Amino acid sequence: MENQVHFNARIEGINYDILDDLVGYAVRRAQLSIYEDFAASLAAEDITPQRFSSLVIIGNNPGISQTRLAEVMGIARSGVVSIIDRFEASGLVERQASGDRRSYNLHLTKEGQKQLKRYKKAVENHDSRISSALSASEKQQLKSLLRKIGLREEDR
Amino acid sequence: MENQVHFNARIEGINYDILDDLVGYAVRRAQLSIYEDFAASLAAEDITPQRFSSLVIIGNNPGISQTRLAEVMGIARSGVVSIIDRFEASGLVERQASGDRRSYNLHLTKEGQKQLKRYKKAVENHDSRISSALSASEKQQLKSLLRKIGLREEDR
DNA sequence: TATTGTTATACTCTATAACTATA
DNA sequence: TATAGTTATAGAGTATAACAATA
Repeated sequence: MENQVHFNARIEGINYDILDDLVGYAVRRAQLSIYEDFAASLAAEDITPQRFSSLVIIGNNPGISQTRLAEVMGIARSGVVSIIDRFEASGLVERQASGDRRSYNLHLTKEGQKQLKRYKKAVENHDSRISSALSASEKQQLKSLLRKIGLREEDR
Repeated sequence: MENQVHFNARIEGINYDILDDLVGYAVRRAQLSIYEDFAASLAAEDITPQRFSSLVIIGNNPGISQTRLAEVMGIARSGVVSIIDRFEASGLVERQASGDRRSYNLHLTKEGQKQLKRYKKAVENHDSRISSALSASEKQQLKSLLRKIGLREEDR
């Protein structure tokens, strides 16, 4: 057996130089430790941040098409195919016929709604845990600052 | 030709439900748009956030071993091998003999130092661009809040 | 002609585990 | 026995491009 891989934001005795000044690196670091906790928290479930987001989007935007979902997730349409194939196989999502016979309307099944409820609780717990060093107002502030990232002139 | 994949943080008319409340999702979103800008900014160079970080760490911690670098980066030792192989092939990093003949001391070459300087400028520009909607103090605040993420009781 | 979903394919990243040489 | 680096291998995730059916 080999040693486990684990991301530790800060290693004693290492000079991080410019990395400490970069907003991008701080975000990346945070993201890695969040992902690690997410994976550990939901190891028992067949879910990832990506798949969880898809399920939430489908659940709250019933009838959405695969192309639109791809656009929301920022991934290629081909990627959505495998995500939905998987959900369909596990009975969480249905491809329903739409007026346009080229496309499907995506819907959660009863089982999908039930599972999503469970996942949401687990994800909420995970999110509280990783942000437990922040007060409610700090969390709000953090989210608001993060939303300003990547905004271009014309978006402000 | 197909349509380009692009992550748009917020799509008109979509209900994001719980995703809007999660700190983790906000971080993920920000990370995606940062990564996209990084890739676009440094497309001409053979560099990624991961490789850039490695170079900075080696440059500022000369003589570091591959195992230690793996630990700092939070990746497997096998991953470091290919990163260093690549840098060695392009003449940016050298594996130097250490006292312990099982391990190497990693160093930047002259060329590596020169390139790192260039990369740093490009990355600084990129970082300013993605955070240009934030004031200096907001940037500082954001970094400070991000550093609190994932902290456990005993680390505070 | 353009669009939707699909498939084929390939590339990157990363992990695990076994190996070797050294300690 | 343990450690550093290496190799082989495999699994995600994602992209591009071409295709069939439909608009």
